[in-house]
Amino acid sequence: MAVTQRASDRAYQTLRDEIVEWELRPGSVLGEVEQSTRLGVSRTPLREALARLMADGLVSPQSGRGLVVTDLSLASIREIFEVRQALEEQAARLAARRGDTAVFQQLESEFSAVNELLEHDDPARHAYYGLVARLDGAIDDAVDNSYLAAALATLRTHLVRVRRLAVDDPARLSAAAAEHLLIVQAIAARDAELAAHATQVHLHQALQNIQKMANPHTLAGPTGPAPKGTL
Amino acid sequence: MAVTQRASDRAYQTLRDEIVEWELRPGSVLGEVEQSTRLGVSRTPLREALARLMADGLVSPQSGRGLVVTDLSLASIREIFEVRQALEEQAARLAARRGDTAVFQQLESEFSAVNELLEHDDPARHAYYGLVARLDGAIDDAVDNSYLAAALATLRTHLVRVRRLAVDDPARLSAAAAEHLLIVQAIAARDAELAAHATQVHLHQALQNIQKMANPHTLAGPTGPAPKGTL
DNA sequence: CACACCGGTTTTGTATACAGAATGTGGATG
DNA sequence: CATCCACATTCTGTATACAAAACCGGTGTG
Repeated sequence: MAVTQRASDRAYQTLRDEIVEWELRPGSVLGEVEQSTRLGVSRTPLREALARLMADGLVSPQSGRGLVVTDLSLASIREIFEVRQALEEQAARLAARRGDTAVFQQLESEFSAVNELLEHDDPARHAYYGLVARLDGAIDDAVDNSYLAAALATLRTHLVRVRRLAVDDPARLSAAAAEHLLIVQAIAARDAELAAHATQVHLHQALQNIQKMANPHTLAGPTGPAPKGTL
Repeated sequence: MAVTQRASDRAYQTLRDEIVEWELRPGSVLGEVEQSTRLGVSRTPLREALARLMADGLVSPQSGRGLVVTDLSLASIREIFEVRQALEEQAARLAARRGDTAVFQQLESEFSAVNELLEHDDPARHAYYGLVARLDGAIDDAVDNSYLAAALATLRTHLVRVRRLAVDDPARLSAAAAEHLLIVQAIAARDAELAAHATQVHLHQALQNIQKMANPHTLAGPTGPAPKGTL
């Protein structure tokens, strides 16, 4: 993998990570000079990074002056899932039609054995989420649609942010794995409609789980004087 | 409406319009100094404009150095329509559930009388496309989902670009108006499934028409030394 | 004759300096 | 005591200067 050379890329990735990892809370004001000195880059590449974050919808201009980290209310999570329903159903359907069967059969066997992955006491569940990411990548490859892939990519950024609110429920992870397994099986079997329906089921359950787990304390981002990211 | 003050916005809108209107053909190389001098702005705001165009997918980096206007092949149009199917079906469905009936009844009467609009010999069909744009806006308002609206907005940018390939077919415009009418009627009647199906029908017909009209000469953007936008 | 290397030139990436606009504060006045 | 205005500070937006990296010749060599 290519190391990131450009300072604007480094600033973008750092800020993006900090936002999705909730180190920069919603409502945090991102001043240009403040962040540029903190990240050790000039204002020019930092502005480029902020522009990309704005295009991603992770920050937004607040009352004329100043960019703030966008809020992530339960309502906005529902909005994200409405888009997700549309895009992932289409992606699953097209992947079932176009995908390389062997690839998804391989993933099928991995998802069948996913319970062993969940045994490990990895609090971040890197192995599991890595497998899910590989599935996403396989679907993207199979669909072979750059516009759909781009839309899904920005969506997934927001979903990582959401994930930090609903982690650590082993029962849900196990159920989600079973739902993923059905999706993969459907794609491997080239059953487009089943893949679409299984995706809808999975997204319904995922949203239900989030709404059940929703911690109002965590969700209500401090609009007031939030930690401004100053280490 | 607010006049565009920032130079980066003016540069962005100008370049975006020129790309969408095919004045900047696919494959055109956009050098920073060249475009900044042409548009009368400095390189800094121009780079911001180029970054936004890249986020829109209108330009893309070409072999390391230099940004070029992205190609718009028939294959990529099909890709756009695959995303459009997913997003507009969802939008129509949600608008039918949440929309203000009165708004769509008003649009319904306007689409009923659309043949009169098409009588006028406006080659650009401003009145008709203005009505369609108002329908899009009404759907966006009804859906009330910023993520979906953002995804549709970028998609519509590309669709304007596509439109320049398939215009000037009165029969198709009339048929499209009838399809739009059914969509509006379904939304006004709060029939979500009919709205979704009518949207699918409309998009199918629209893509069919484009593929029928597709002018290979126009579509095949010169990858070689294209007009570089120098007036 | 093909291929690789090397210098010049152009172009991008970054830093910084400057100007304009907006916000918040302090004081003065009703 | 509240409100309004003026000023100061700070921020964003823009321009420009500088450095580094990448292309394009040419030239030399195998």
